[in-house]
Amino acid sequence: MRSARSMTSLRPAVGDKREAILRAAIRVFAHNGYFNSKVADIAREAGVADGTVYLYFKSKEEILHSIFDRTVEVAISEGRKQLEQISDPRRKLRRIAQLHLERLGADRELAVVFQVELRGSTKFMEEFSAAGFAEYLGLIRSTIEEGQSAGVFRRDLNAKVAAKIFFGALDEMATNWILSKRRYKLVPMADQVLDILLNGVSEK
Amino acid sequence: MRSARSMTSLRPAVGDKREAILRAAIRVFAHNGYFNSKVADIAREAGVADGTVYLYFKSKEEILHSIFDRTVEVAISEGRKQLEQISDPRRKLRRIAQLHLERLGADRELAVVFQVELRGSTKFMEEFSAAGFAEYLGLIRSTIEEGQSAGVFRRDLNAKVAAKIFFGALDEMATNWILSKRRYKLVPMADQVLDILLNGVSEK
Amino acid sequence: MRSARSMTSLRPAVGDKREAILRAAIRVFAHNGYFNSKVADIAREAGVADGTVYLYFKSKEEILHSIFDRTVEVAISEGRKQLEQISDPRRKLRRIAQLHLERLGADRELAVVFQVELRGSTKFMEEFSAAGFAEYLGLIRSTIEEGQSAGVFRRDLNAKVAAKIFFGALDEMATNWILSKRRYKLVPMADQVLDILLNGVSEK
Amino acid sequence: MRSARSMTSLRPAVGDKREAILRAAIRVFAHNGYFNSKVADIAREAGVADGTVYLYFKSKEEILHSIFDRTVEVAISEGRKQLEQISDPRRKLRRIAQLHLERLGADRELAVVFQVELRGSTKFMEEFSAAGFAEYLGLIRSTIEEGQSAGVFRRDLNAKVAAKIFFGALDEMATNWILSKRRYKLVPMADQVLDILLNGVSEK
DNA sequence: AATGAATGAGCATTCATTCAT
DNA sequence: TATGAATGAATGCTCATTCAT
Repeated sequence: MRSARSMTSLRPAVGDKREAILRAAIRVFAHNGYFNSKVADIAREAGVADGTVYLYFKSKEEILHSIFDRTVEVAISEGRKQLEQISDPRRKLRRIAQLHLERLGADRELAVVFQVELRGSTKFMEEFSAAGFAEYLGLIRSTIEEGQSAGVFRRDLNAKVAAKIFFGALDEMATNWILSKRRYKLVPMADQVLDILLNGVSEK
Repeated sequence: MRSARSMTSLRPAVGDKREAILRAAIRVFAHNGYFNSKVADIAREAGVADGTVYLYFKSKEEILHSIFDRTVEVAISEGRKQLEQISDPRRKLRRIAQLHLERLGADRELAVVFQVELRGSTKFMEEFSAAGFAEYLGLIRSTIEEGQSAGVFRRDLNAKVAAKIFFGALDEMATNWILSKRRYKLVPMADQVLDILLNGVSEK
Repeated sequence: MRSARSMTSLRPAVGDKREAILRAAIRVFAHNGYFNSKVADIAREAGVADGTVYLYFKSKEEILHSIFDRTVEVAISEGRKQLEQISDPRRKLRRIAQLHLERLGADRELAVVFQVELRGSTKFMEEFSAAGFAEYLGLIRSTIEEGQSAGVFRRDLNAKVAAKIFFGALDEMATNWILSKRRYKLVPMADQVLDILLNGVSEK
Repeated sequence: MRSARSMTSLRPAVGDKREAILRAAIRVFAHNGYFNSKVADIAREAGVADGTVYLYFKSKEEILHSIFDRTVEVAISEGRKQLEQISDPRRKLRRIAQLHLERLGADRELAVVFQVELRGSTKFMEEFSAAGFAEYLGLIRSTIEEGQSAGVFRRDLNAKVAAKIFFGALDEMATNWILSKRRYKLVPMADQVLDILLNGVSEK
């Protein structure tokens, strides 16, 4: 594919530049923080001129939004696809946790942007909350409700609260991971989270 | 006038001005976000001149740090004191959750600063992590270990991971609360978190 | 299609595109002002690509110059032609005034560019002064001198000053007209200007 | 108090800095044109820091407005005062012309700003027209009407048009003067303008 | 001739911080 | 202690111009 393109044209494919800017922004935001990152830094990292950034994005803020939107969109659609093939709600929950941590664990810079940079503004958080996040939380919640209907999860629980707890736990795993000076695998945490969520910490 | 003031003790006590600036900063940060808040805004809100802020704080950033430091310090010492009077690890955990949510639930502006503004910079998060947060997490962790020793909590669990999950769950409750358009009581969530954490979601 | 166009002469004549750009520029400058107008605006208005503008003009400034040059050139040659057919210097002056106001009155956008946009830079004004304007003023001046020789105009007057006053009066009529919120005919002002210029305001 | 301060302090009097910025702006605008002038240029010329400009003016545009406002205001009040002491409408008109040209002739840089820089934007011209300019024109107009009532000026003339012609003539004198490479006295032109305006160019 | 994506120099404005009073 | 006028570094964004196609 790559070679095919090279053979017929040196012109980058449409979207390549937008993609490059997005990747550059993730890297730059991850290292300097959103507010301390200059658009010029992103441009340099992407190998384009400052002005070129504005051919693809309306503003610096829109770049941040685009990072979020694109990632969440992919995560949700990918998540749904995988969940379709699983029937046991417990295994579904485990798959959600794994995908969540796999995705962030595979791209530390993206993880930093998600766990830190995207959290620093109420304005963004509110949109964040309103948009993709609500849908993501809904995915977890309906899986839990499914489990309640199926009789594998306790029916006396508020599914929404349980979903928040589940998300909060995963989120904290991710945040701890990127802030930790130690380097460890993030994905294995999924099982531990699941174990506690499903069974609790109390000795029977 | 001046002497009259001193005589009747209307003169602000030492530290009152520092306190006023801190309260003003919390309010201003909560409403505009840290990066969009101007030192001049804080000064006006506190009823002092711009320059006066710098008699009490070295920089704008130090104000943010001070907010964090003071709050965490109080929270931890207060937490320890309360926990001393409880012996059951399960009740201890519940008390931690209640205190956590009470504190944030009682001061929405402080909560916004804690849940949103303090999260927006890796640099700060790292210090955050290093300093008080580690101690706070340690408090939770040792309570869990205590429970493991006492045989009320499962010994096959990693106490540190369990502590993170517990914190993550509480943190998510708080964040959701401040971002939610609906107005509800935050403290009651403590019991639900505890129930799930202790007993899990699985039907026995 | 291409050939069809060539065959039926729908192909734009040489210069048509240049003309289109010039018209577009007049419109755009008139509405947004020279400095606030973007070359891209002109291109869009003219229905050509941004780059195409530079096939016909060296720079944005040259477009402004060209508007001026072309208009003044036409005005002067047309003026000369008409004046040749008139012998009475008083009627010549009247014709100049009429042509001046007719031209501007017939094209409000061009008038805006002439009365406002072209005035905003000393640099341009100097060239303006040096080039066509001097010639235009010379036309008025020699008509006045003609009248002095013929004995119909006072010989004690400085013809150059009189010419400036005449031009200044017409110019002010035009400027007032484009700035006025009221809509009225510009051409009739010519007679009033002439009356005062020729006879003065003093009661005899 | 004032003298006490001067004696004991090098601190510039209040308003001095604003004044310095205004003078600097006139100079800078006159030399580079409004759009080509940088705020930094003005600040340097005024001997203050860039930011200081914004303590006295909201924007670069407001500086231009202030130059206009202040000058017109002074011109009008000064004009009125002088006219009160003259009864003959013809001498009043002459005084207006003299003051007009004296003011601009005494400050070439201010004249450049007035005759060129202030003309370059419809937006400004409209406000210009609406505000002080209308009042100035009204001053001329009422003087002419006065003359008509007194029987010294022709009653068949439209006083408003005559006022515009008068202003246009003076305006052109000023513009020509600043654009001319030759150096000559501007004030003497007042008499020539008056002569033609009052008596016309026609031989009796 | 025509296109329009890419360039990058240029600039008004903001605001944390200082310091003379 | 307190003030607030002054500072000046810092930067997101625009847009005239170029040039590969």
